[in-house]
Amino acid sequence: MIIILYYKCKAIRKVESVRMRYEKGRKEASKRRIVEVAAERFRSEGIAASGIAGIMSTAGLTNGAFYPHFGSKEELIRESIATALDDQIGRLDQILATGGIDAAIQAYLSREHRDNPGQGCALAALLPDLARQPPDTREVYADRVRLMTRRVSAALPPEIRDRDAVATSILSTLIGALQLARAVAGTELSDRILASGVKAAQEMISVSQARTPKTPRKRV
Amino acid sequence: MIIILYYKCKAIRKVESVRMRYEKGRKEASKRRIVEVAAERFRSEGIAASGIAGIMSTAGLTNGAFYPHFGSKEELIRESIATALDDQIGRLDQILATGGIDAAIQAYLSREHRDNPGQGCALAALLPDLARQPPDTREVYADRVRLMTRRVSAALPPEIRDRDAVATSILSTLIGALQLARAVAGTELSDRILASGVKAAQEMISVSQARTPKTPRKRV
DNA sequence: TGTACATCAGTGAACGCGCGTTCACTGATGTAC
DNA sequence: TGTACATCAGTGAACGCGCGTTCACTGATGTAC
Repeated sequence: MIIILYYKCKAIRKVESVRMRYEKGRKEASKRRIVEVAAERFRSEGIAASGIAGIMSTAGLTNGAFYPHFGSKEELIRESIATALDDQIGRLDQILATGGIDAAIQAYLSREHRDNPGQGCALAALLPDLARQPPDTREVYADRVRLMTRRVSAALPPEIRDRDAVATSILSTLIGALQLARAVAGTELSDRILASGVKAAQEMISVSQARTPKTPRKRV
Repeated sequence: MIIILYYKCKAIRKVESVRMRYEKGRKEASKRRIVEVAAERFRSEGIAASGIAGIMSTAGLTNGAFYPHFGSKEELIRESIATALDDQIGRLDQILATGGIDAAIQAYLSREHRDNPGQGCALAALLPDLARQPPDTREVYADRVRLMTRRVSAALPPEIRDRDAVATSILSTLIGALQLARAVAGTELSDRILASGVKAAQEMISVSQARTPKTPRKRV
């Protein structure tokens, strides 16, 4: 019995040693770096315009080192979109916790967000491109869209009856306004688009809030 | 004098004949066909994913025939975006004239529009891509964005005070909702996004309308 | 402790491919006389 | 009317280039003994 355990132990140690030649976590760190660079480049330059060689060299590696980490460009797209959206949801949680929905709206439609698509919302930067991706990729961000909607919904005043619908409309307005503002960036119109978007999103909340207690059973 | 006129006449006829060897309008018809195919393909597949050879062959021509018509792909992009948006503005005018702003909102966020990006709004299909184009191209669609806003603004009830801002918010909401609905197309969520977008856009109007006469001077 | 060995993240050249663009050529047409 | 000629939209092969991907190799490291 003891002998068997001894050998089993040895075998396990052997397997571990087989898996770890370079310092622990090195491969993971490289992969994280690649995903980070890709997530930024996809958002600022577009997916099709971002080549693997360029992403790898910005990550401090050569193009050949890509394939030990990812099976294909599509896999990188999937992982970096997921990471970008997860990070965004994390930041959203934080801002909702400290400043509520109003702070989130203003941060989303800020000039800073408009002028830095590479660090910003992947949906605003890539939605039409995403809609053209294969099913695997579409599932990855569709899940995150649902998550974001739920977070916004939960942050709305509890008096509002159909909070999911209001949350969805707010998301639509924010994404549309940010894209329009970016599309005409550099003009005075751009700032006005941001401002009217903020106002519209805020009113969606105050209007639903004001209406609900007065006509609690109205169904049209 | 008469002699001079005679020769001038001849010269003009000569210039005309120099310019027209094939049947009149043939070149223009080809060009229109190329622009039409490109406008559809850009919207459904994306700009970067649409190659010139493919566009030309769908238009019934070979790739070499592209350059008598356009100086570069960028020129085609500019012309086809302009054409697509001008067509859209024409259809918008028509629908506003017959059904008003409400009909326009419902047509924009219809399932048919969602499921046919190739024939639909070029802004919803391409905004992030457009924002990355060179200045010449950006001017082309920025002008159209202004035009569309003005059309929507003019179709709003005259009681509304800041009609331009409301029109801008409506556009943002419509574009964002259509993109989100397309991104999650095939799910039940997609239909709900369209519905909540319609409702939100309609409420932007009714709310602004209701508020304006009651508190005509309120400024916050 | 020193040496031989195994591992594997990363290198960098090469693959086939489709891109935007160029160019010598074709052939349908209109004009000249 | 018939023939020679000029025009030019369109053909189709070729250009250089960068793409995603493959692969034989390198060299820094950990293990065995």
